Amino acid sequence: FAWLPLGLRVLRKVENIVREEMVNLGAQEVLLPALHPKEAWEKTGRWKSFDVLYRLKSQSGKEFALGATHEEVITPVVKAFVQSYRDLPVKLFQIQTKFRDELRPKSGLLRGREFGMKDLYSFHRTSDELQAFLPEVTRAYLEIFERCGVSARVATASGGAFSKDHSFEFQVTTPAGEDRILLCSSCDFAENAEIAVVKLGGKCPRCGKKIREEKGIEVGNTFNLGTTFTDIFDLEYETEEGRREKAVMGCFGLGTTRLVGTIVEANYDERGIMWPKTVAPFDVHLVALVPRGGLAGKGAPRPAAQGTRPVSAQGTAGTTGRGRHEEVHAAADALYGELRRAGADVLWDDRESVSAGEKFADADLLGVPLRLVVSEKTLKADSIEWKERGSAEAKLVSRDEIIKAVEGFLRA
RNA sequence: CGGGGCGUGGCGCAGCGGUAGCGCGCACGGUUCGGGACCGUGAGGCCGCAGGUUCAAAUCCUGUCGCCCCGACCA
Repeated sequence: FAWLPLGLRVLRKVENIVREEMVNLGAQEVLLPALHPKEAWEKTGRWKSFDVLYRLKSQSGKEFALGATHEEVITPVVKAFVQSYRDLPVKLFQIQTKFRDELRPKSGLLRGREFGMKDLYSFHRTSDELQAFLPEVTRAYLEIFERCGVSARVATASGGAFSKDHSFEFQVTTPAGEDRILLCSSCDFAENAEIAVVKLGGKCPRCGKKIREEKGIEVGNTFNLGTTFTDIFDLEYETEEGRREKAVMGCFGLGTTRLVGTIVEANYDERGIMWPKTVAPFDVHLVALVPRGGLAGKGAPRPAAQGTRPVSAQGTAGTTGRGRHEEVHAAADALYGELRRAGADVLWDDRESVSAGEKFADADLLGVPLRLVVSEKTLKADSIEWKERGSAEAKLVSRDEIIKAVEGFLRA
């Protein structure tokens, strides 16, 4: 999948939300290599056992793996900096492309062989310390998903090959999901069907209410890795009492590119996407209804206005003035500038030779949260048309108040 | 790897023995101009590839390559 201009803006916003919440957790960002030496993976036995690992050979015959996950890399890195209990805990995260040789990629961004992931690794003095950290991560994750406009449930799931405990998955329920989640209709109990001890139609152990099943997309997870990796890489520290102990490790994944796909699955209607304000590629979709044959003369090549800079503002605008058409364009131009100065990201659809209906349909499809229209009509009323993507009706907002109104909308 | 399906203009498809067509898109001219307008003209295809059958193959047969869906596996 190639990330095109609009989608990339969404991905970057999602990544920044994730980044902020990781920093709030006390974690620091790093960037680890994506190309791993075979030796690290042989040491943990996963060179052979990790079936989705991409293995490759250099010209000289040296073997490498493409990073599918980073325990093999982060553990030796942290070992180099930890000697004393005073050096712990350590919490490091990165946002990086992961490679996994999936047997069958599907559903676009929801499962690919190459995908973006935030992975957080924490190293603690004791198991209790890690246990105390888990709810903090859970809180941060739920905050991330909420800020991204999706609501996730925490489901218990299998711990995987390297953990005795169950892991926790953050599941967004949608028909597009591939996991089957058994959940309680009244409390927040949820289990992945792969390990479920409850039965569909049965009673929830917590509150006695009915259990139902839904499809879910796993957007994040938490694993208690114990000392599995710190044993292998000999990540020891000296305790206050002078004993040598292995650090206890946690691993927390969150699929950034998958989250973008999930946001769409959770926010669309028959007309297109409805981006939550927090991750929308733009804040405002400005539509200038300049009738055809408008400004720069016929046949002037005009790429679709998808950048932050309107094409027509780059030189030719206004050279062949056409009365009212010119006025509309100039008014939109002025509004564009004011919105930008107010801090709004504006997508200005200043295409000519495109009908109003088509522009509106495109605006709905792209799903920017707020659509503002400038036209002859709105000029006469000395106002701007205001329509939110999620609502059916449009209203007029006076020209004097529009900037304040937009600022208020973006803050809300 | 097992099961199913599909490869025909840029995209989506029809055609399934007689030499290729529709919708959208694109180009040009004109009309229209706030919810995906209309009329006219036009450009664009070795029908995935290779063999074979036939007077004749997009169409039938064989092989091959690619893609999609379901399953095992998985953030």
